[in-house]
Amino acid sequence: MFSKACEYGIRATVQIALQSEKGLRIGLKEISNAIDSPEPFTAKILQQLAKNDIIISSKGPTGGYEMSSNQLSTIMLSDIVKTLDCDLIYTGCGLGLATCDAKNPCVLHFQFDDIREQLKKMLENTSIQQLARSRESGDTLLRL
Amino acid sequence: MFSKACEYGIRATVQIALQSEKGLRIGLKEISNAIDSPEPFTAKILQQLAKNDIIISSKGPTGGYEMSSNQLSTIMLSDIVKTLDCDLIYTGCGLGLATCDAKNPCVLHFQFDDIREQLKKMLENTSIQQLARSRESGDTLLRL
DNA sequence: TAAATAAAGGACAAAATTATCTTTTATTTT
DNA sequence: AAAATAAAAGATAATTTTGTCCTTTATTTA
Repeated sequence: MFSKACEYGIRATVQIALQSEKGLRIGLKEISNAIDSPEPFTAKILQQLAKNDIIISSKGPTGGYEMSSNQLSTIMLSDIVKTLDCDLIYTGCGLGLATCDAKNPCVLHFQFDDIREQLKKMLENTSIQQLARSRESGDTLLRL
Repeated sequence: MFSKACEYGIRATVQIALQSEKGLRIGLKEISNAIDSPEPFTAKILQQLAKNDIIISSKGPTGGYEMSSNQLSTIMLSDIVKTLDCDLIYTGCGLGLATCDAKNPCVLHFQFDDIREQLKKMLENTSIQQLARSRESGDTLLRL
């Protein structure tokens, strides 16, 4: 459903949020290890997230990535999806038609409408912080 | 969400169903024109569908593609999805983890469960025939 | 039986995605 | 100011997906 970049991006952001809640920064190596992703590719993805103000990056010997408390409390899954993929996954036509709406519906339009709406709601209402907390409590995982 | 191959495959199958309900076969050229897809690629996709008994193909001057009445009444969207993509879209982990289930859930597992279940239900319960009929009635489209 | 037709099959190309590697830039520490 | 560190940026490579082209096979028709 999501691109590999987006999957890694979500997982990395949750890992960064985990550390940020403890007041710590976390570097690339540790992130990619924690989420089991290729380092250089993950670096690219994190650059995009930083550029779009989803995370904060710092260079230098005490550098790394973190999230501000404002970011922690406001960033939703949809923010990451929009940055790394695009929102077509929950706004676009299930059959790839460029123009598909209630006025000109594709054959799958009505079947997909509900699912798309639910996906949209989930993405827009699931915060990185709550995902970090479920990870923190040990209830969920970021890697195998 | 679906691959281009799967999108074309669904649209093509609906178009074939439309013709089959009128007792007609339809050739590749007409199909790809009706759904606005690249002919040679569509041919490849139709080959796969025929190989998996979703449609029937015939060579020769009166050849083309069709669906039997049994196929018309039994083929579901999920059959096409399973053939052309795989069912990971509604059985797999939202974050791409190879092992993610209720025992070892990823951070997104519980958010996705409902959506995945709905998607599964929709795909397994939407028949090609009903999609063809909504197209026939002019309520929906297969192309722009 | 030959010709025509349309699908099947295989090879190849282009584009996109995933991933790797190298260099540059910014920051801290000594 | 130099050295070390870590991110940013850019280039390149590998893989996958999408798409194109050519040949072969199977069937019908005259």
